[in-house]
Amino acid sequence: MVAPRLEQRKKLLELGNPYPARVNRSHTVAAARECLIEDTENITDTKEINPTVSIVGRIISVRRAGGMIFADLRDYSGEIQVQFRTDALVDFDQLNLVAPGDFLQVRGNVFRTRRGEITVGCEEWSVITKAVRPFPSTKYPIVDEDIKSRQRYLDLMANEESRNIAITRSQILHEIRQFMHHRGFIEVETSMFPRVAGGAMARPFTTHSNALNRELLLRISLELPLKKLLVGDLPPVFEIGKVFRNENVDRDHSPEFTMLESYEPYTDYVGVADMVEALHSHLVDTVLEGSEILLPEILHPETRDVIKEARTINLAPPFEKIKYRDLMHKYADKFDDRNHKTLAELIARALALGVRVDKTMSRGKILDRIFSEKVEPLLIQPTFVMDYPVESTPLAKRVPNDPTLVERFEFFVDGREIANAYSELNDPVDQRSRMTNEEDSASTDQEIPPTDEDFLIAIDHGMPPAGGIGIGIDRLVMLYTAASNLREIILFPTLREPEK
RNA sequence: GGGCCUGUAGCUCAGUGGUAGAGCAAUCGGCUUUUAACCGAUUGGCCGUGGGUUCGAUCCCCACCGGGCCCA
Repeated sequence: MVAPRLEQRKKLLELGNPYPARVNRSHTVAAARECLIEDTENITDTKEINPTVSIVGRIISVRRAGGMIFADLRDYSGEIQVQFRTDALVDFDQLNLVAPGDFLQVRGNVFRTRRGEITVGCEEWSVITKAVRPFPSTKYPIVDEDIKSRQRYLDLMANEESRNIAITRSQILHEIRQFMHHRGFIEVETSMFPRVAGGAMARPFTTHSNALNRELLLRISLELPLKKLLVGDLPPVFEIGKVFRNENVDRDHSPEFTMLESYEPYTDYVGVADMVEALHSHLVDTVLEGSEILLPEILHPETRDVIKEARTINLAPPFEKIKYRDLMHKYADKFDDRNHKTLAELIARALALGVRVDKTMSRGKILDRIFSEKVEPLLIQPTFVMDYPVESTPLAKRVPNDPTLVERFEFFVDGREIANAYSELNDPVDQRSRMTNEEDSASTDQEIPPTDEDFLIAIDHGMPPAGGIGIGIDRLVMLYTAASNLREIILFPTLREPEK
């Protein structure tokens, strides 16, 4: 804390309460700006032209001009200038106890200064919150990524852009919920502590319950409990919630992230793709102005080389649909998974392509690695990649005329996976076989979840044909806000322990 | 996990093998229409930590600890 500010706080306490529980506000700052009458032709009463308002907000800058002080006051609706005059205020000298960062309540009339700035001429003021640490400079804003992420409030205080990202994220979540409810889905919440961390390939976090006296796992996906709800004959369901994956942290990966998953009975993955298009159409209409997003080029900080060129993404559907095997053939040196029957052959081929893999990896994971490195970065415009090899997932139905493929699509934009969808497998016998086979063939791979017997029993009772999808909300927000790092759109990212 | 960069005042950044610099912020003073206000003064630093080379290290070398970026 800063000694002079603590001294100011002390003096303010002697004069009154600088932390009142209630304030008197007649207008938000934005509303105060609007109530100035601009067309004064037929009005003679200055009270009507210059209405009196009572506003509250944080002082973000101060300019002294002799017996007069101009300050900018900001609330969540906007900013407005306030004028304090020594000849109008008996307590003018007490303004020495006020500094940028403090919150004030100001009553006065709205007018325009000679320079044309809409201003509240203060008649009465009081401190409603005294800050004892400094307000960050807006002239030389904090650029230290560490401070920006760990003390997000300073970043938000100083940078309007950061505030806008937080607001846009909320809008996106709101519009997604509107869209899903409108489509007949109900929102549910399932447990963060599954018996088995399944539904995806990733290592889970563990924690401990004292009451139950056992280790708990944190979920890595929402898929299995939501499918159990379809067995329970609920209407179409969706859940928006955090999932946790104990893996690397980089610009596209966070150990905790927000997923939307939805499961709709009586449709398939094509129906789900239609829904993805409709969702983007809705988001484009409600969140964006126009359907195009300009993503800025990314430069290497030292060499100034262009790592990624500036690109314009068009989010207006329809989006292209391309088959998985066609893409692999085209971009991974005519790769075809059917030509590599054994794991050893597949590993050899991956290494020949320059993709790092090892013997502990399952077949599905190696295929995923090759695709990730050779194809994904090239999928800039919104693209559905259709029909994956059956090894890629145990949870999707096989393509009717080709049992080596499953009805799965992933949705890519700007080289990033945004969504993953299946025609959900509901044959209990095939499901059991696919889950247990996967476990057997690669028992050394720590990312393969153990068999979830509860889930298999549920499917035995009959799950209706359904289309399901998981959408990475953080990556979606990155896209719609043109952010280049997950940390920009996650308010409190998980970081290393700070130095003491 | 590997490579490159980086750590200097509250913030943003300069700088040099020989007593440490600017702008902003802060403090004091001036100014009654300012708005990145302005003018004058003052304050502020274990130059990330530990070791080494040297008469002397913030600077050169090594290790460690933060942070960033790229690759895996």
